[in-house]
Amino acid sequence: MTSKFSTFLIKDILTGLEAPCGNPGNTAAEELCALARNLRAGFDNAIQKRLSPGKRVSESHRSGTGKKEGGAATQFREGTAESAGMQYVERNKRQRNHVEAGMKGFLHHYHRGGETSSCSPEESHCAAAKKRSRAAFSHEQVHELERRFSAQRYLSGPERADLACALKLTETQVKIWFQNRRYKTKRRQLATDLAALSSPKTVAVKVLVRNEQKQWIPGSGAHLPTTVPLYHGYQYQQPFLHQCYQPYSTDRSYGGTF
DNA sequence: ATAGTCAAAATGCGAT
DNA sequence: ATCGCATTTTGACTAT
Repeated sequence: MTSKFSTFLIKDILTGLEAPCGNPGNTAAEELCALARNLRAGFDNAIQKRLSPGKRVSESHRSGTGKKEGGAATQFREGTAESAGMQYVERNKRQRNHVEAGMKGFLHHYHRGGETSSCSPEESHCAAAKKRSRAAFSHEQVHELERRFSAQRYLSGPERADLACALKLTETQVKIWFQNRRYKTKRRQLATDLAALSSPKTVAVKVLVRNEQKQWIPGSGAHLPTTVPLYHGYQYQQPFLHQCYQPYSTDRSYGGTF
């Protein structure tokens, strides 16, 4: 097996994976390519910053002020392999050292839905605070959310309400956190699978024999499904992937007219 | 002091 | 109403 990737940079790997996208009719491949493109877009931001500092794919507007005014807010950061940022893990660990256990309540400056508000309507500064604010959940809050997520990826309405109450968060915040967390898990799983898929491997190929005849001959151009099991982590979300990337079986007879 | 960087909270949108 | 997904925006932090 020869690799079509010029380097082992994730950027190159993802670029290479776009190559077979022009294969109409193969919906699974198209889906995979679309996912890869999306993932690559995310990678680009992270990677380009390393390759050519100061040049970003999509630079969002930044206020440039108001830093560190958040006080004791905590950000519980996880390992970030998904963004080619393993080198940042150590730094993130250092950042976590800033955790203040008894933080004076999480920051919740405003919430569009008005479920909760940290200030009364008569406070004039709230009216001026059109700018959206982002709460930084405490270590304890995130830890409990993570613990709950590891147990169940979806919450019912009452479960969400209970958890929100226990964590002193709004139901919307809990809901959004779970949504973001599921998406994050999916992206991470995709990155892992893509890395596995792109790594050169020696694969033992069984020759399929039926009625004393080979059903697949190397070099014949016949399609040989990949032996790499993709998306096992969230097959329930993408059933088509489960079908299309099921490990090839050679130890049983075929049901169709092969 | 501030520009750069990152993860993640929040938002928008289409689908169910 | 809630979901997945993509994107935007922000707070926290580092580097210069």
